[in-house]
This record gives sequence, structure tokens and C-alpha cells, in this order.
Amino acid sequence: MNEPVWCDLYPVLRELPAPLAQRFAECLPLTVPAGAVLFDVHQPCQGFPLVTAGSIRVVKPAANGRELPLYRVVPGESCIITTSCLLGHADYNARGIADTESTLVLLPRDLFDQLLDQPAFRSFVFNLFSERVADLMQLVEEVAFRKLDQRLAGLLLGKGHTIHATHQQLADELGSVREMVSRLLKGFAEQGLVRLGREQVEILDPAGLRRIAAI
Amino acid sequence: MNEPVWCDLYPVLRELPAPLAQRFAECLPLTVPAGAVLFDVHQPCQGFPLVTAGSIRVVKPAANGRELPLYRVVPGESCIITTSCLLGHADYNARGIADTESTLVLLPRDLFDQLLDQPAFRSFVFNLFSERVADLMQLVEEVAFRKLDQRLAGLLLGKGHTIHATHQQLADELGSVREMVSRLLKGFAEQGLVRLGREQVEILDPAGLRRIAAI
DNA sequence: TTGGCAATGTGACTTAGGTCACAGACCGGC
DNA sequence: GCCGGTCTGTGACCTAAGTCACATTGCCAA
Repeated sequence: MNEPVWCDLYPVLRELPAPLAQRFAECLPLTVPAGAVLFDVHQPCQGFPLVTAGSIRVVKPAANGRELPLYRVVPGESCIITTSCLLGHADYNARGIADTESTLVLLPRDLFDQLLDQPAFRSFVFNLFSERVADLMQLVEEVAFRKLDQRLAGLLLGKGHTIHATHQQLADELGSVREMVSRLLKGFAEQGLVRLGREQVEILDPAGLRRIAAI
Repeated sequence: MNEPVWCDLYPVLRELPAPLAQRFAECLPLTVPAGAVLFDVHQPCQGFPLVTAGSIRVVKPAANGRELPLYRVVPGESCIITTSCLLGHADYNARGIADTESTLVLLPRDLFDQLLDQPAFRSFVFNLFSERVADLMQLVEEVAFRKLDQRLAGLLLGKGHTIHATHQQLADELGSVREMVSRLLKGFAEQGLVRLGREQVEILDPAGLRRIAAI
């Protein structure tokens, strides 16, 4: 079991010596429904997730109930916070929620440690780890310095020509509230940058949005 | 050369095989004055710094000229952003400034890569790396969710009983402005939490400050 | 002692963003 | 068609934070 899909998404698994491959094969994949909380702040870290289907949303919860999205773990990716917690023997400092129904294998901590002795697995984990740190730096810059209209413009630009989402969903992505997104989108529409529809934003002037995003 | 101090601060250097130890010994330490910019946004990463004296302040510059401090590299520590850039072959996304006169060796990229093949050096780098990621998460939480009075209270608590610093310096630590710090400190003083003096803040009620910091 | 500079105090104002309340608009099922 | 819920629009208001301008204080060296 655990063979075909997993090795396609995580090719590094093909290079494992037999005993480790065996142990990995014994890890049962589990499927969780959308909205399932896989880990939460102050919990100890149980293991390292390898995702084959769906998407895990990792967020920082605020006192007022809002959540700031940090990143998503999609098939083939790794989870930087889990890596950090396992290496540093620390508790989680964020929350992981299944964005959609998701399937994953949870590598137990001792297996993860053994796998890290394998050069291939190690470089897989650390290369992704270092790339994600750059994203995290980007996020710090976003929340510390960029205004909401800049962030919204940037978000829209990253979602193709026509976005299908409610204003609430867009607000959630930004860690903001619906009213602000509605107001800003209306402003964009008045400038001819977008055309608005129910659960839909059509981008008319990508260059104009980029100017606002000021990336 | 490069022997006594370096190995005390970075014990991992003692475990290097002779050829690498030799290459390290050939790296000339350099001393830079306070305020020197060691690296900046969009620059390619030249190498990995080992600091023996002084302190490097790593900041994220904002468009308006202000800077948000991310962390400091002090003797014995490593620089997470440099690690990330070297591993991901990416340019810097922050600025590194000598806080005080500082002495460091810059390991060239190829030597750093070779050193990473050494288990001891590797675990030194990655353990610090993962610990700093947790700090970075903490920083995201700070700037995204916490109010300035909470952050200022937390800052004061981390600096001992009596703090010797100007309001401007405290504001810089928070990425804010002097006036805000002056006003907030005055508020703290009126609540009997601190006593203010020229370039000095004396903490009278740590518990009260902790309550405000809400850590 | 005093002139000057750095540090601090402070009020008035602006801005971004969030909150609240409620009014419409749309849409799918009955 | 009409009725429920969901989605969107919008004005009034609030707050945190920053900006500007200027007054005041305190120290230290000439």
C-alpha cells in the first residue's frame, strides 16, 4: 500500500532503503473532511504530514476570532511549521485546517527523524523549508507595511482572469472583514479595474491592479 | 588563525575534518563599524556569517523609510535569512546592519555547501534555523494582532528592571514612532507601572505590565 | 553661566481599518 | 410566483496609529 500516488507526489520516497520504505508503507493514510482541525496552537506535534489530496490551510488565530492565513500545504509540499516544531521539539504555534476533504499520511516523529538521516529526504525537507521561509518573510512585509487595497489587488492578480469567490472568502484570505473588501472592490470597479458579479470578480485591467498592488 | 574564539562560540567547528578546517582557517575575519550595512534587499547572498563580536540587526525596510526589526545575529548564532537564501538560491529579502562594531567571518557559499555535508554542522545550522522560524511566527502574530501598548509592555519586560534607552530607540525596536512610545509610556507611568527618567525607564510593577502585554 | 542640542511632552489633525445596523439584491426550491 | 437564505451595498461611527508642529526640559561643554 501507499505506493503509487505517494511516490509520484513525493519522488524522494522512491529512494528509501528497504526497511524505511517498509515502515512508511505501514503508515495508514487517513482522509479528513473539509474543516477538520488537524493541529492547533499549543498542541504537541504528532508527526510530519505528507498530503496526496486536498489542501491544509495553516492559520494564525487572533484573540478576536479572526484568522490570518499563513500558507497552504498541498500535495507534494511540506509543512514548515511542523518541520520547525519537530526539529525544535516545540509545540505548534498555529492551526492547521483541512481546506477541502484531504488525504494524508502522518509520519510519526521517530520515523521522520530516521528519514532525515537520508540525504535525499533531508534535502527535500530543507529545500522546501527554506523556500517557505522566504514566503513567511513576504507575509511579515504584507501585514506590517502594505495597505489593504494593495493586498487585495495582489490577491486578485494571483487568481487568474475571473475569480469565483464571495467577498467574505476574499476577506478571510486577507485576515480582514467583508465590508472592507466590498468597499475596496467597489472602488476598483469605479476605476474600471474590475467588473463585479455575484460571487465573481472579473479582472479588466491587470496592469492597473498591479500598479495598485505596487509589487 | 581563526582558532580560539571561533571554536568557543561555534563548537561545531572543532569537529571538522582537516581539509575543511584548513579552508575555514583561511577565511579572514572582518570587523565592521556600527551602522555598516552587511546585506540588503534584492542583493545576492555572498556567504554565511559567523559572528564573534558585536551584533547584526536584521530588518525589513518599509517604503516610508521605517524599518521593522526581525531578529539579531549575536555571537554563536546563525542568520536564518542567509540560510534560507543560500539553500534556496534566492536574493536577500531583508537588510542586515551592524548594531555595534562587529567581527565576523563570511563563509563563502561553496564552503558553506561543503560544511552542510558534515552532520555536526548541518544539525547546528538546522536546529537554529527551526528555532528562529518559531520566533518569526511570533513576529507575524505581533504585527498582525497585538496593539502597540501590548508590544511595548512586552518589550520593556524583556529588558530587565531598568531600561536605558531613548523613546526613539524603543520606537525603532517596535517599528513605530517616538510620539506613540512617549504617550504610551506616560500612560504606563500614570498607572504606576513604570517610573520615567531621561533615557531611562524603571519598571515598578512587572505583573501589571505583564497583564497589559497579555502574553 | 549659558547656549545649544538632544530628549521629551503634548495638542490638533489625518488616515486606515474595523464595527454595527440595516437595506437590497439574487437565487434556488417549493 | 414567493419565500427562505445567502450575498452585497452602504452610511454612521469608533479606534489605533501616525503625522505635524511646537513647547519644554535637562545636560554638558565652552
